[in-house]
Parts: sequence; C-alpha cells; structure tokens
Amino acid sequence: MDKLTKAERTKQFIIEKAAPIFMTKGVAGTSMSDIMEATQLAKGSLYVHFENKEELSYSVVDYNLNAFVDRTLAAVNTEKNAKLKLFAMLDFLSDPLNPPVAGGCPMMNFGMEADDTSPIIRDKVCKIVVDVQKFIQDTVEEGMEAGLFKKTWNAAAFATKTYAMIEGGILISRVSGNNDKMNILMDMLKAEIEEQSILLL
Amino acid sequence: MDKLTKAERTKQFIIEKAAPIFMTKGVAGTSMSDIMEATQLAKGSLYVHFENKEELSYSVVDYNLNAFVDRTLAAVNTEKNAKLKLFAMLDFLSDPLNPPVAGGCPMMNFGMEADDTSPIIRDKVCKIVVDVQKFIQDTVEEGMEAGLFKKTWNAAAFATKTYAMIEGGILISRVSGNNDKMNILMDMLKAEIEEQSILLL
DNA sequence: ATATACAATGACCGTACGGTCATTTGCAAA
DNA sequence: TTTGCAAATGACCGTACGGTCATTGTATAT
Repeated sequence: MDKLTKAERTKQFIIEKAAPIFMTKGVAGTSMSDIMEATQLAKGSLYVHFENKEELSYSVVDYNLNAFVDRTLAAVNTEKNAKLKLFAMLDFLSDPLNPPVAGGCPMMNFGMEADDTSPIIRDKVCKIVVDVQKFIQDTVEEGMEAGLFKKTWNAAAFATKTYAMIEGGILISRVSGNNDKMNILMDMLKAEIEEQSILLL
Repeated sequence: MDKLTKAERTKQFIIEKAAPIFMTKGVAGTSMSDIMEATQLAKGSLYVHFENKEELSYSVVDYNLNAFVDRTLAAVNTEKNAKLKLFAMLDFLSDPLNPPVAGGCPMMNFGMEADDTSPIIRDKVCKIVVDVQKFIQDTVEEGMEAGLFKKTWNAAAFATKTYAMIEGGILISRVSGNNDKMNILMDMLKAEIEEQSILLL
C-alpha cells in the first residue's frame, strides 16, 4: 500500500533520476533535456512538479546531501560504541571513487559550485557541513563519557580536523583516480583515535 | 619595450580577464558573452586567439593553477628556513575568503567540476595537487636535513595531511563565510610542526 | 613611407536552452 | 461505471548559446 500520491511519487522519481546527473555535470552543466532523457518524461511533465530548473536543483541538492548523511549514519549506527562508530565512519568514507552518493561528495561538488553563485545552495551545504562535524564531535564526547577516550581530548578540534581531512582526501582521490592518499589519511586519523583511547586491561 | 607580440599580449589579456569569471561561475556556467563583456572585445576577437570555449577554459585553468602556486611560493620563499617556510605557507593560505586567486582554490573548483566530465582538466589539477604535496614534503625533508625537525617525522604523510586539511578548511570557510575553523586547522598543523621541531638551546 | 600580414570586428548562423500551455490521458473517488 | 480532476504530453516560443567569416583596422617588417 503506497501512501504517496501519484504526484508525490513522480516528483520523488524525478529527483532520484536527476540526482546523479546534477552530481556529475553540476547544476549549470545539467539541462532539462538531460532530466527528460533520464526520466523518460516529457518536458511539460517536469514543469508540473517543479516551477523551474532552479527549484529542481534545490530539491536535488537536498536529496543528495540527505542521502549522503543518511547512508553514512546507517553504516555507523550499526556499531555499538563511539570508537567503533568513528572507525566505521572512516571505513565507510575511505573509497571516494565509490562514494555513498554517485558522483562524489555533494558538499564539495555543490559547495564549490555555489559558494559564489547561489547563497541558497551554499547555505544548504553549510548546514550539513556543520552537522557532520557536530556528529563527529558528539560521538567523541559520547566516547569520553563512556570512558573509551581520554577526557582531555579536544573533541571539536578533532571533529573539524577529521572532516577537513576526509574532504581533502576526497579531492585527492577523485582527481588522481586512486585511493592511496585517502587510505594514508584514514590511517592517520585511526592512529590518532587510538592515541586518545583508554586501553581496557 | 614589450617583447610580446600583439597577439600574445591580447591572448594573455583575455586569459587574465577570464580567469576570475571561470573561477566563480565555473566552466559550464561561463559563457563567451561573459568574456566579451569582461574584455570589451568582440566575439570574433576571442576566436582569433582561441579555437573554442573549451580551449580557452584549458588556458584559464592553467593560468589559475599556476597563479595559485606562484603566489604561494612567492610568499613562502622569502623565508630562510624550512620551518619558517611551512609557517608562512599556512599563514598565506589561512584566509580562504581572500584567496591567492580570486574565486577560491582552483584545484578544488576545477577539480570538482572536471572529475567526471573533463579528463584533461582533471589531469591538469591532479598534477598541481601532486606538486603541492611534493613541495610540502620536500620542505619538511629540507628541515630534517638542516637539523630543524626530527628525522623520524614522516614527511610524505604530513604533506598529504597538511594538503588535505588546507583543502578541507577552504571548503568549510567558503560555504560558511568565515575562517574560524580554518584558523583552528592551521593552529593544529603549526602545533604538529612544533612537536616535530628540535629546540635549539 | 609603404606594403603586407594579421588582429579586430559584428552581423550572422544553426542549435539547444529554459519555459509555456492547450490538449489528452488516466487514476481514483463517488 | 461514471465522472471529475490532476497528471502527462509535446508542439511551440523567445532567447542566448557557441561559433563563423567577409570586411575593416592596424601593428610591424621592409
């Protein structure tokens, strides 16, 4: 039993088909004809569900950002403590050539395209960038309270450092076409987590 | 006495005027009309010096990448030892809202746009990404040989980590519109350099 | 000073873009 | 089963795009 109306289903269908296209070609580089081809819908149908290309792009940006976060959280929340969660996150993001969302990291892709052209998209990206760092920080603090990590650890600083290294690693991986440097980066972060871990004897 | 021919001067003029436009609007988002307006040249003039928009974009990408590197090296090479050079580099790059090249970091801007659409641009970016990491590694090793840094320091790993943190910090700064997190990142890198420094008594 | 090669021009071309709308189709409530 | 309404259609619109070229202007070599 599908609770969504036809319109809602079609709208979601368009967004899902458009998502990887906007990710690979960018907002400016994607045409409505591209979306027609991907959805096999007539041009008019697209405009039944979206006022214009800009509005569609907003929905697609939201979808990609949320999908990235949701899939990452899903991979992380199967783990049962903070340390395992952090390791699971690093492992989940350690292959930027096969990213959680097709086309790369939506924060970097859309953030770099929008930073000087679209305040609306920039703000959407910024919010997620903040949230991801907050999640890492919260997880570290959760581990500190559970006695897994040293209480002296600067959770906020580590969160920002981790986030920056992941994004930087994604950039390196995607322009070089291999994950060697990304693996080195993830190993360094894991070593840092180990350094801050309290060993249970 | 200008040694460049008229053609060479005009070509360079077009590239320089086009550079910040491609940086802010992207390759796909920039039109030849944008370049006409910026240069005040007729459309035909642009095609005297460039076969098409694609070829112009290659020249502009090269120009932005080289300008970024040249300006960074210029700021760094005034310093007289490896440690000061590393600090100078971090300081020079610590304000992504006023970057060395207008519009942000050309590696991230063009790298993210091109990674799935233009192997030629992607390769240009990749080469510079490698070079920058190599420069950091070389500088660290220079410092090790000069007795400034501990010989046990992993220069290659630190270079990759530094590069990734800089790029990640640029992303955070440019979508958030402030440099707070960037400053935290640069402080962490400086602290790490201090940790690996040999104190001269 | 002159000749010549080449830079600069802008009207022009075909195409593909974002977007519209009268009409047709098909689902779902009565 | 009928009916009403929203979804889907695709021909169509004006515009802006990348790109061309015969003509004009001008810097440079002789």
